[in-house]
Amino acid sequence: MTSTSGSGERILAILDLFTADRHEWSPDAMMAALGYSRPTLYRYLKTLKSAGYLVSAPGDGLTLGPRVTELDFLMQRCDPLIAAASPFIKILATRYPGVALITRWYGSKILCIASERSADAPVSSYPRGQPMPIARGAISRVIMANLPRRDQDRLIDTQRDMLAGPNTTADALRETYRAVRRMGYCTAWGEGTPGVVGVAGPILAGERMPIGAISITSAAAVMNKTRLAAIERDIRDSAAAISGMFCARGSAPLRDLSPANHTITDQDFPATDQ
Amino acid sequence: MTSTSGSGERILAILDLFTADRHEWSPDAMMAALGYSRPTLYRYLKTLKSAGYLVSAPGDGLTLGPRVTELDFLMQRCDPLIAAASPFIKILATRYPGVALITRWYGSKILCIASERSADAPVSSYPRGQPMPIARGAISRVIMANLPRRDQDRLIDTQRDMLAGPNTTADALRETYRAVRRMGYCTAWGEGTPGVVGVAGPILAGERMPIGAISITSAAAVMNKTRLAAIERDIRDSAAAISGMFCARGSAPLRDLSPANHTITDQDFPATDQ
DNA sequence: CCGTGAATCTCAATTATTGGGATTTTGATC
DNA sequence: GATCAAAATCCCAATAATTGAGATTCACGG
Repeated sequence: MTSTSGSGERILAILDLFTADRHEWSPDAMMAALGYSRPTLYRYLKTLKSAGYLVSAPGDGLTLGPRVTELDFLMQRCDPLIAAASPFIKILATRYPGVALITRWYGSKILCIASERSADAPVSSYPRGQPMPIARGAISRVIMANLPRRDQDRLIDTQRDMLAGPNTTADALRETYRAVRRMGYCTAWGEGTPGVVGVAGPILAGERMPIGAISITSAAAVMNKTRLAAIERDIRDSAAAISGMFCARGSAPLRDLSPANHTITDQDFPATDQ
Repeated sequence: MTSTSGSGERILAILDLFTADRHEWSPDAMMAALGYSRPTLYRYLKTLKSAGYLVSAPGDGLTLGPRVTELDFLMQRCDPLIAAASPFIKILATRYPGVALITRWYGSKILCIASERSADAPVSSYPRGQPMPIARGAISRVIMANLPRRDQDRLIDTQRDMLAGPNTTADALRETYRAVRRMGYCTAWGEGTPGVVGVAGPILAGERMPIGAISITSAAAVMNKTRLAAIERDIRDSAAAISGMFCARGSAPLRDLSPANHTITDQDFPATDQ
């Protein structure tokens, strides 16, 4: 953290100005916000504009530019996490009613990277790119549970009221996380959205190195014990299999998710939705 | 072009390494490709990784990271071009069979920014982010036609065989462009994809400042004279209306595209597809 | 035509960046 | 656990590149 590439960070800081609340900035506002001198700022802007990261907006403002879109498109087709996990959420969405997500853990946030909706899923929309805070919920918990102690404690300290209700002690939280980590998955009933049950499994790039999660969210109304157990097993196995692709030493010997290994069919479940 | 913010450009150059052909780079390969010293490269990488623009891939490589996705998501909800043009492609897709696109002109490329598919459109997929070279086609032509002479000539020079068949002279091209510019739209039969007809209109941020295009692509089989004329008028009017939002001085007094102004209904057209 | 504000240029001072080489960290193997 | 090679980081002096005040030019609208 001692070494810096200051100038580069100062340029990237310009992009950080753009948020959901403020998506258009004038050069003067930037100068005020960042404290750069006028020539310097304009130099930076020239760089960013000519590379396509920024474009002029109708007024005298600037907005994010097409290079961002281009890079994301590229990434979508190359992200190893998508490549590894995408077949799994496809299967999950086929097999169970609901929305299956791949999420990435990044900068104390959770970001939806890809989603797959089963035919009979309600129109819950979690589009690619949607960020979510580490609020409660299954995804949050499998990430938290697998974080190194240091990071876990820091987040418990700073985000306690986000992570749990007022009557949950830090130690109780830690205990929960320990259990989740052992289980290899986590189920949450109606924490994110009421009436919804989510199951998530951690994607690890190594012991205590969660990089994301695979999850499925269903209406609580269509859930029952048998189905939930099947989902939990599938999520756990999927998560472990995907993790295996990220930490060379195949973390655990696990059943794969190919249909042949499961006798579950729609027949096994009671009538579901609508 | 004299002033540079070298260090910033050197950092952004790292992101330029990632292309459709090569989406994973090791630090050593980067050093070789860019000629940076090891400590410098690692400093840059640290910056990019900690900002989320890059992440470690399974091996010892790096790939684009989630910050890219986050920014694109942001942009999608904020891009003034999308905001301005999105209602128009929605209407177009409702009114005519086919795929309506908003594209941006950027760095001698055309980038799809948003698309809308009519219910009866064939499964032509032009997803957000898809880049296309300035090949032939209606979009290409409305952009080229509205470029400043300097840029137009440069592209004609460098991309002649992309832009036209071998038997078309540069002057003939220029003449075509002049006509397209006057018309305010362009129609192309089966140039991009055979059996398909495209109509495009330029989106201008000022005289000779094209920033993108609005277009619709339909199967030639469902096209006829009356319908085409209606599409062309709608495209031209839409393009002009959108342009009006980008160059303050409302470029032209034009009919808007609200349904009330058109007597066209599906009844006006012969039966189309199935 | 001129005036206003935005964008760019000039250029010397100085600061922040650079890179060779040493050092530490990582993570694989025995 | 100990050992080893490769990867990543640190140190620090030299230097080249970045910075910003002020002047200048450009873009536009009245």
